[in-house]
Amino acid sequence: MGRQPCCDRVGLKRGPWTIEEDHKLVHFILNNGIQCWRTVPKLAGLQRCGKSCRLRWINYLRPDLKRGALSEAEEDQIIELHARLGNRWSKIASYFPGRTDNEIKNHWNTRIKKRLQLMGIDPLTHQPIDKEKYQHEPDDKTELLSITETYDKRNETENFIENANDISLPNNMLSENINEELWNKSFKTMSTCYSPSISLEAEESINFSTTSNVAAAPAEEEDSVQQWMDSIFSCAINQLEEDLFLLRKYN
DNA sequence: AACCAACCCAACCGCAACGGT
DNA sequence: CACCGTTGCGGTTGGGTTGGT
Repeated sequence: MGRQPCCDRVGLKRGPWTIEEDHKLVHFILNNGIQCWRTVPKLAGLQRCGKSCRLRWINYLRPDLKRGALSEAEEDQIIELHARLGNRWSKIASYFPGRTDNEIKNHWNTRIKKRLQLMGIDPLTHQPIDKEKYQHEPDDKTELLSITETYDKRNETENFIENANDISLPNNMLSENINEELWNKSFKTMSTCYSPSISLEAEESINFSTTSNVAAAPAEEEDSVQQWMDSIFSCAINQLEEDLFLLRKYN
């Protein structure tokens, strides 16, 4: 018999988080930090399990989260990394400071997969799809353009909102008066806790003041910086190749 | 306006990995 | 080494949103 799930206790709340719960969790973590997730809900006065609190914090409330849609360059880098690493979302996410594995996974499943399929590329193998089995001809220009346009519009709107606020706090917390010193301190603490694969050197190079879009190099590999540069380089090459492909296709 | 289907993403689940004893 | 508690990860799902009819 397996281990008991952590959320089976009667009386624990599940489902979407309320603003009040978010506030409680954020204030508790910013003032006390995290020693043990299991104790967090109890001490913060939340009727949630620790696992749920951890997920909410990591995927939504973390101060160093980068809000807004992923850029085309980020998307291309995801494709490149996925080709190398497969479905290792947390590993892939470590290349995108401020992005969560969940966010990247969702983006892959809802957008990138389709984009690749439309281009005649198998999202699993990253190889061209067999012509006979290929359902969507890439000649379907309108379909491809409609996806791109929809995404661009959303991107524009989200970027506008993000710039207007000029802060990466969740929208429902913008008016909250949070202790600035604690907030800044938490950037350091949390980025260390939740980006374990980012080296200290790389971490120092990251501007956590909410506007950073610099990718960090993972620390495990000895030649991480070289790999990082390679990935950026190959990303640029991929983009170029893709643009050429589309140009040849539609002109 | 009402309905429906497709889409999107926050949240959940279960297992793996890790660390302490 | 075995056991146990905790955290991390990847797959999946449910419900809200959007777009089309």
